Amino acid sequence: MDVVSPDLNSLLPDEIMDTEAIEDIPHSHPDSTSVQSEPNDDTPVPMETDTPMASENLSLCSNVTSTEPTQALTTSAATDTILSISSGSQLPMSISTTSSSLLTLKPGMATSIATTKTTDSLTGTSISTSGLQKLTAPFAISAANHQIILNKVASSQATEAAKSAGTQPQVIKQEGQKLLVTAIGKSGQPIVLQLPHTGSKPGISQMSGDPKSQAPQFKVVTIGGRSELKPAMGSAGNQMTTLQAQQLKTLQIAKKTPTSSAAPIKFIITKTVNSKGLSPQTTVSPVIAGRALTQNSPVMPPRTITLSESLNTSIQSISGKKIAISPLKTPSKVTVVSVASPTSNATQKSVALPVNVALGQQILTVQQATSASPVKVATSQNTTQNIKQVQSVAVSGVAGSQFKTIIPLTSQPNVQQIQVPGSRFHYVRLVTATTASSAGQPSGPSTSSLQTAKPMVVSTGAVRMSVPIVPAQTIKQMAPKPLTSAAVVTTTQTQQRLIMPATPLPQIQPNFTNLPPGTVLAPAPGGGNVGYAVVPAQYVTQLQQTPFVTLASSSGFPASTAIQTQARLPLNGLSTAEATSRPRKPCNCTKSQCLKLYCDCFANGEFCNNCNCNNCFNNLEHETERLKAIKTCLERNPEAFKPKIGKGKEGESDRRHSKGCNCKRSGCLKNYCECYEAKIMCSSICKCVGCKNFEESPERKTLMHLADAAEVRVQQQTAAKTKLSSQISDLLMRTTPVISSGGGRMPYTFVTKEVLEATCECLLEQAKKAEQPQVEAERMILEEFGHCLMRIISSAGKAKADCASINC
DNA sequence: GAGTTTGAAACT
DNA sequence: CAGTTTCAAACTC
Repeated sequence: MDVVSPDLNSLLPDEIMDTEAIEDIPHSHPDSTSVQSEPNDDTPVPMETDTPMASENLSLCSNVTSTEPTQALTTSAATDTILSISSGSQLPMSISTTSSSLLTLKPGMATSIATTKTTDSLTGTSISTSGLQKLTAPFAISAANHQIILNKVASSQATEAAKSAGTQPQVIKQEGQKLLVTAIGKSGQPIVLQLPHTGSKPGISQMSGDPKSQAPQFKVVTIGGRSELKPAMGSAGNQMTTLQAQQLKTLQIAKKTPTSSAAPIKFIITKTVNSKGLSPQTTVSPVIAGRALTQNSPVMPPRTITLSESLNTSIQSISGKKIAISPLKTPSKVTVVSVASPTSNATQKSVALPVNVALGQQILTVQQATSASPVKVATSQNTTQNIKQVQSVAVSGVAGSQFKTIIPLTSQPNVQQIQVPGSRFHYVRLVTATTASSAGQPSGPSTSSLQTAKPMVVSTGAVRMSVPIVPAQTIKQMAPKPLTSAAVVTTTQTQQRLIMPATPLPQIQPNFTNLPPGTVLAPAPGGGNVGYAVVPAQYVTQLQQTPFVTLASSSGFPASTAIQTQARLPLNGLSTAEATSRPRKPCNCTKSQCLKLYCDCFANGEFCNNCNCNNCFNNLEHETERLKAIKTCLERNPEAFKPKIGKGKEGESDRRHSKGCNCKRSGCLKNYCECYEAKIMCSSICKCVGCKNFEESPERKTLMHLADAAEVRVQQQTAAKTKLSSQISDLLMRTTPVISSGGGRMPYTFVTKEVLEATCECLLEQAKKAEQPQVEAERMILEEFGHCLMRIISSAGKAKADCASINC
């Protein structure tokens, strides 16, 4: 059975449902769970900055009772490394590492976490674990060694998995499984994941029967954790791996509770061993079961992967399939918001959710600081009780820092990440993981009622990752700063995006590829608790700045305005760097209610925030209207929300307007022209009259030169201001201690109370003396004031000189 | 800041 | 699909 209703699936664009990229694993192995990854070559990411590089695929998925295969597919971008970790219900995590190889994972309340790792884009081994293992501190991932090592400390018998998602500890069924080893490998360096007692789990691998599944194989390690999970923070512990000093990737799992992060670290890992996971094609490096595995890669630069887990037991419960979504364009940070319908035992919870806790701390982000091979991420997810497996297609990005984040919003989401080529949006298929849900979901036994989402191979052609912090000119060259775990969470994004409730709107079934970010699609009638959400990549970081998010029942979404966030999304045609380097302009719509494409906010899939619009409906309060408007726009133009600037044909310019402009008077040399605005030249598809926006156009060259000169001036001015500010700050820093010490004080420091009083007395005396007209009195007072100032300054200078002579 | 110009979006 | 209108941004003064 499919969680996703056929109707909704039918709406998926061809890109998403690409059968070449997607392998629908037959359900012949209901008890198996595996993650597959397509070769990177099959799904090249059509990004502008794409460079053919080896990629690393790392995914974390959780399975407790894996019954159906899960496919996760990722495409990778040039130098990015993406790691996604998602948990069954409450601990979806996503890691996106850039060149810095710094990886931070912050799991939240998770029932289970699964890890999928591929050594390279072509081959992999799927290893899934069944049952749960509770691991303690020694949890390390050595990226340099391409290993993730988990030392199991304790395990316990599984208890009610779905029971009180936040409070009850997830009981782990050991089943003799001792150790979980996950390797993070680069291309050519196989990842070794092995768990003992693999053979005990029949039907774990579903790859058989699918010819395509042979090549791309993942090593899957499922890690299950619940709210009480206490991730270990450590690099090279005694029980841990022996990490080579250099070229070492350390995965630190740090738990951050709302109050303290010093709690002992525990990690619960579910393990489902896929006996078939080891592919003969995979050059598997040593597989060591039951103990830490260390693997060295001499070429790898040191990497640090930090896993931190936030512990929020009672926070995230979204009822009514409300989905917090933030629209986003060209996400530099991929955000996945998993939304699940209320479970049978945890329905209709309305919990105020601190964003920094619920989102920020439970967000797992990874940033890789050093330029390294890209990492592909495959994410699969299973709930602890059964059923739903989350597939995600992750993806790729430009050479900038990227963040991939999965935000759990409900206890048991089933999420598919979908990235669509030609779309700047990231999509998430939401599959409600409800075992006993009353929403029409056939809820069978936990072992048999699995629903597996189809893996989707999507090229992210127009999905250009953006690095908000990086200047436009250096975005492609700059390697992101190595981030600490805190730095990952804290972003410089100032704009906020809107969280949008996923109110069921069965009447609206827009094309998913064209949905603007922030759109939440409710399950189709009779389709069960299946929802789709278009999630902007930067959503997480934006939400992290939001103080609180209140997740209410389906009937309402009270804190809508408070949680509105506004992402900086590149406008159509603008480069990512440009768009991210400047905030989006507020709209000024007056008549369109910001629900038509006239409104740039709406056209860009954003909610209006801090705009100057009147009668705005592009907000959370008018969710229904907004969705209808989106539907209308999509009906009118299915490409409405797709980026207008896409890749040109071969031999043509890399970028061109998808429709072409129709300028008549501007000569295509003003910003009226969308081509010119996008800083691209008009192409053959343009219908413009008197176009001067072509390569050899002298007018264009002149304008370009002028624009460049202006830009240089702006940069110089900015630099000057920055320098001046720095100097002032430095001066203040230097003078402050002097003032406190009393020596070398600035002149104004001599204007003490006594001095002021004396000065005032002098001025009053002059006023008394002045019997002349008022004008003369004023003159005398001013003169006296001047004399006072001169004396003060003189005293100051004298004191300073004296101090200098004494000290120096 | 007000008014004008412009071209995309929306409408017929 | 073409012509017209509406709209908001870009531009000018």
